[in-house]
Amino acid sequence: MAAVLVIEDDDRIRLSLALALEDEGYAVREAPTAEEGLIAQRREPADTVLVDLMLPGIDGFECIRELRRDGDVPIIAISARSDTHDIVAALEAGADDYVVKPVEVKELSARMRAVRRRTRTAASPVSALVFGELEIRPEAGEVLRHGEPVAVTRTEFRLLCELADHAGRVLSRQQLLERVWEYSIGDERLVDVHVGRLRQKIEDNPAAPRHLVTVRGLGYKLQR
Amino acid sequence: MAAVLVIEDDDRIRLSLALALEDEGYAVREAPTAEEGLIAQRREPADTVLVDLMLPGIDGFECIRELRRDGDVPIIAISARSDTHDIVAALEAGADDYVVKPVEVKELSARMRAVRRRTRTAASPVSALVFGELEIRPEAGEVLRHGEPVAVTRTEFRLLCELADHAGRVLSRQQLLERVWEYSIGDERLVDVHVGRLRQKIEDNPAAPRHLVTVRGLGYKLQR
DNA sequence: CGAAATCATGACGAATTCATGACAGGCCCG
DNA sequence: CGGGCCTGTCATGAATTCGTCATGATTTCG
Repeated sequence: MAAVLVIEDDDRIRLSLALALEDEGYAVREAPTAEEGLIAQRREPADTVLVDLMLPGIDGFECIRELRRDGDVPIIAISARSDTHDIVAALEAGADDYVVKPVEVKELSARMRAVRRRTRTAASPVSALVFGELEIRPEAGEVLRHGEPVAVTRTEFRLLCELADHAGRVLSRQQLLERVWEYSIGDERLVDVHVGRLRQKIEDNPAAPRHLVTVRGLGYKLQR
Repeated sequence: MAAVLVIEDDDRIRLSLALALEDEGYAVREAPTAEEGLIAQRREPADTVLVDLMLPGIDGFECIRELRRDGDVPIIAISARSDTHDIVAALEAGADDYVVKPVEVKELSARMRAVRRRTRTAASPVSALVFGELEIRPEAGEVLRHGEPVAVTRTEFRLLCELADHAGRVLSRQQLLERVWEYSIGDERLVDVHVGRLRQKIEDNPAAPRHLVTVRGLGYKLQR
């Protein structure tokens, strides 16, 4: 998952940006000042950095120059006004692009893609959740068992991911219905059916499951 | 030698720009209209394009969008007035930078270098993307299979690049529509059709694809 | 022990999801 | 202006998947 660092002092804007970007599928990190942003970026580089130009202390332009000195991470400046001077100065400082407040998330997202397309960050390998002989790769949409791909349907996959995201914890049928099916009401037996089908595919002995286990009276959980 | 394409309708300005740039060591091509500029650029791409915003027929903004659609050549807009609105619109259309008339050649030259440095450093780490017998060269705009060039259309190529950029990851039809077609809404079947056409060209057995695979219920992905 | 609650699972029709061929409009080129 | 390529839409059919139900097994608890 692509990580974004948002350096912006206005809490409301930073939070709303973070939420919107998370919806778009980014992992978001936040920093309210240039100093903290620079530290965060040095510690664990994000794939894209958004920098507000008006920051307390070290301002956005200087921040961009510093970031640029460290590496060539894509940088998008956020300008409070569509002021030519600011925009040019930001681009000259080393920003790759800019957006003007109020930020349209669709536009921002498009620009981030465009900028990243240009920089072509080396594709990081897809991450995997491992449960013994089971391997779940959410981004790849695939499940491996003993290293071999297992054919899983969409619903089963989502169910499995949901359980894997909360490894070791029990999820009630109600919770699963809400998160996987986006039902608020519905027949809880439905979950049973899909759990059963999933077991047929991922368990060595479906009748005595080792990973996808029933917690009687409560729900199901996935364990190692 | 770096080639520059100057798209500017005013003969005097175009000529004086051309002369000045030749003095700076550029190979200069000229076009008095957007239409001619686009054709010239498609036929033989320059390394940088200068576009006047006020053009007869297709205007500069639209011209920039078209250029941007074809590739990510560095584009510098030339604005008659230092009007914020024009400049912002030009940058939003996809220009990388802009200069205001009367054009200072020294400034222009500096901006061209800056813009090219940005795009080149960004683009250089790109090596060919290899997927088994498939080889995708985003820069060169070509696809090889068993070392032999494969004729793919622009849409197919962009689709393939988008998938290759996220090797191993599933991209939903929605994501592909947004990124390849720049639609926010649209018929998702469209993606299927192009995937099908692409398979005819790049897969040994299109009915049982090995690289461009369907992940039922989720989307498509490109794998090795 | 027996009844009630809880869970597993097979079957089946309905609905979804995909692949593919056909086709018309647009664009470019000769 | 005519032909060829590219693109997007549509329709069709095949294959898969989904949700429901019924039945039977298992566990809990009075």
